[in-house]
Amino acid sequence: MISHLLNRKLEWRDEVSDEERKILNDLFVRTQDFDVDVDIATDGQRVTFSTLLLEGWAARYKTLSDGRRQITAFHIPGDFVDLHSFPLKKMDHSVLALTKCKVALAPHEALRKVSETNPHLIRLLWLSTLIDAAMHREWITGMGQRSAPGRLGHLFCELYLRLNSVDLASDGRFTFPITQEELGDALGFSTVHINRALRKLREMNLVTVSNQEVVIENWEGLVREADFDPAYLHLEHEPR
Amino acid sequence: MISHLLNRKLEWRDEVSDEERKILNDLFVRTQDFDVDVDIATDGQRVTFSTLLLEGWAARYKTLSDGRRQITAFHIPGDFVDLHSFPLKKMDHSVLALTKCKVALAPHEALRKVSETNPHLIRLLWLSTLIDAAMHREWITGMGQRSAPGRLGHLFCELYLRLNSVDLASDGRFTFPITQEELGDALGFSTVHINRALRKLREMNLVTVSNQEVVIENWEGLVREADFDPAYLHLEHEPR
DNA sequence: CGAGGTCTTGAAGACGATCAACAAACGTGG
DNA sequence: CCACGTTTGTTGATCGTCTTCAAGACCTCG
Repeated sequence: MISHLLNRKLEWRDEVSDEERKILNDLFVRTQDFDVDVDIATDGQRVTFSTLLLEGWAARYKTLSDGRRQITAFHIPGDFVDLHSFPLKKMDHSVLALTKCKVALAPHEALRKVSETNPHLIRLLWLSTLIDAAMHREWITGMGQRSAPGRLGHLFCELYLRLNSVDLASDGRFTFPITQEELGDALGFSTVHINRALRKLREMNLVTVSNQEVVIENWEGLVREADFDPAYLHLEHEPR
Repeated sequence: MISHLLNRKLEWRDEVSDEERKILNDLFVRTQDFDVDVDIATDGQRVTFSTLLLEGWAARYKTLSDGRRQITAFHIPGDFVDLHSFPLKKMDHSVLALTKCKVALAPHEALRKVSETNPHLIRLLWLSTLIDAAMHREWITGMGQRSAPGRLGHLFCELYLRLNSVDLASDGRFTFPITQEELGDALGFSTVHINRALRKLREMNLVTVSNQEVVIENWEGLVREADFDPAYLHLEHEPR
């Protein structure tokens, strides 16, 4: 089942029936592979498919007219990276493969059919775009109020829970194929400053990042330092 | 018709039939008034109604454990300020009345019924939450990359188009009942710095803010300074 | 008219950017 | 499988943006 990780994500938030699982899986007509540093979707593009990330890491980003870019989200396997393009029709930002990626494609036409026949499932998909928005709000809060180590720490807390919820992290560790430049573009800092903030987190014995791996040494301490409250991830089982 | 401004907003993006207009209007069971500085909805709250702003300005905000707050969105009449609470169930941030506000309440139960009977309408409501998310991404981009005058300028451009789309702004002017402290909490600056950035915009003959009114003196210049591209507002008529 | 909130400006200092140089890791072809 | 070039990471020094603290002006509304 191709949509296994997506099911996993939705099941954290509500009951998903066998029939719904099947409908979800049948949404995807084919898979596609992307190399590192290739756009999975591009700003301004009119799209007719939405993309589920199966393997690899991706990022949403916007480019300013002078070429600087801002990463607005990191995506991991199981994320429906441009589900929002189904109602929006046109991309208002790009999605980039940060590593080699494998994705599955769901035609908007098929999504429209689901919206006409399975209201509960469409509410769950709506929900998943709303959780993306909640992560955006948390991101804004971090950029407005948190220091560099706080922002990094918060990101690591969030990624740990998200990866853990699809069985891609445990014991406070996960692989992290993101460069310091990409971290800088995401959190609004220069690479130099990211480097120094990472050192600070290491010196505080909270997190160590090396060899493409994050090790959270002290979860409680990191949560305190980053002022992390997981409520916004809505990892709660509820009838939706 | 209570939902007149909401209709107006949706009609910018797609056809809305008379029947849909009626269904939309019937969603709302009653109105409610809020005084300045009162929460319309509160973080952590389990809600069973969603709130349409009819009159006044509101803001979404998150509070950190040390009391600092970050405003993540400004809301104007016609905005469905916590439609997202329908699938989310629980608020992950608060909504504050920045002026006296009048709102209309839509029970989640009624929204659920619409989702079962009118897929097109629910796609339009989904769309409106996705545009909120698009504004969040633009906000993140500003906080990561734009200077203080750029961020302010971008906000004024966005608000002008949004207000204009519900007939609350024209000729480059609109009433703006927001204090510099609130602007600071929104854009991630101190009030002192907001004040200086506003002066700079005035000295550049781009925008003047006084007496609770914004006057955009030079739209083209402001768009250039703020690197504003309205695509993310999706003010385009499309079958959704 | 008076009091509290809001705006404005100055001065000092912290945080983060930029520039620069070098070290380490990675990957690609010979 | 090693050599070499490129990308990524690390550290220091200098500079600019934004914060904080402080004080006074303005304005609004009971």
